[in-house]
Amino acid sequence: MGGIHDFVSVSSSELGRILSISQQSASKRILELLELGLLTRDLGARSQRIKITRTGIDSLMKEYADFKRIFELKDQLAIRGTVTTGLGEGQYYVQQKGYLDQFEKKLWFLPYEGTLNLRIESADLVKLNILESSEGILVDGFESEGRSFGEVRCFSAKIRGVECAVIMPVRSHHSNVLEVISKHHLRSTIGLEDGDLVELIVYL
Amino acid sequence: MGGIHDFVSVSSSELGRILSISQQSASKRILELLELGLLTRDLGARSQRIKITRTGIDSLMKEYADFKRIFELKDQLAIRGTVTTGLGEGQYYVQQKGYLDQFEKKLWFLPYEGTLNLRIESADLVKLNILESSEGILVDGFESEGRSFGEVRCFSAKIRGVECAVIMPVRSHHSNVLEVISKHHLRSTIGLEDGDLVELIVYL
DNA sequence: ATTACTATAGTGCGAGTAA
DNA sequence: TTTACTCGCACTATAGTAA
Repeated sequence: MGGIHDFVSVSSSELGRILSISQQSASKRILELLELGLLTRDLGARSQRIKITRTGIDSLMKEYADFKRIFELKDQLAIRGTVTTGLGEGQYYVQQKGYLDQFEKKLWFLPYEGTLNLRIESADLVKLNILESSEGILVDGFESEGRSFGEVRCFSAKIRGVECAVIMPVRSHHSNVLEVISKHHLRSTIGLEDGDLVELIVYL
Repeated sequence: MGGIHDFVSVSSSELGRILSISQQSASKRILELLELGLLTRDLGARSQRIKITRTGIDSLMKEYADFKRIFELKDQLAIRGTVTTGLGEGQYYVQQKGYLDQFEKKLWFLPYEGTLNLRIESADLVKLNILESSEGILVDGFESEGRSFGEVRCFSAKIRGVECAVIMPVRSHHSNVLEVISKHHLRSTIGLEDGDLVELIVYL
């Protein structure tokens, strides 16, 4: 109704009719959203004016981003790289509960213990920039045991037909190595060894 | 999870974890959506595969279209026309309950009894094509008293700062007359008479 | 007219469990 | 392992009503 841009006059009974709920429920919903900090209100004697807060808009935009991903992202990118052994650091990060919970809800799978590192061919390095400038699926950072774990950007992907995901820290130096996680142990499932050249299909 | 494109394997407990509800509730939700015809399922002995139906996708797209309208459409179109008296037919259509209910939920107001007809200047006729090729806010058709009332496309608009909406039948001959509805009686509220030239701001 | 409290009716969730 | 039933409990919605 324009509540994103400015205060809008809506009585609770009006809102109830629009939402097909009672005046009482509409009133309560408004109070709940005020409580959560998603709405602000300018409550007059005979009318109220309501506006969505920045937090509220952010919350709506998050949902909008999901819809967008579902309906509009048909673009896929083929990136070629060779299997390498990393420092084993990826594994430590990826298995943090703070990330795991989000992986399950946003990527729809829990990653196998380790990560697969792919050293990207120089010809395809430019495609990494495309990934970095795409929104992807954002996994929030968190604090744990006094350390802080940063925000991570993910992309659904496939390697030789097997579902997986590329994960890249949102704030970090550029690298020519991509980290891939999957529900399966990719090295054994599709028989990969260091030095193998594979093509990764990334869904933007 | 890809259920728009094809069948996807998801157990009810998996779905429960992803949605932060129990296995039982997830199972129930799936059954409800099947009942409503929004999902199809391929139920095997040890696994089920789920896909969203055409109706389900349509339903999601409707919500997506709303989000799109909220966040992306800042385009507005100024169309100039002169106030004319129509056949009074618009009034009959606009006051049909089948339309009224939808106006309240989609345009957020109930129209005043009549409609205001604007004969569009020939210089602005091309802008009507823009409207016709824009999605707008779709109001479904319905049957009533043995007659059928067609689908109608609406656009939020303003005349001299007063909120209103343009309504145009989705399937009809081209016309150089636009019908405008508003919560207020526009002729008296902003003092309009036949022959007056007004500028209508239409929000795409 | 408003908004919103209280008490109650109604709906949804999930533990326990069967198939 | 699955899916999904029953049933008690908790949460949500609203009728009645006050301010």
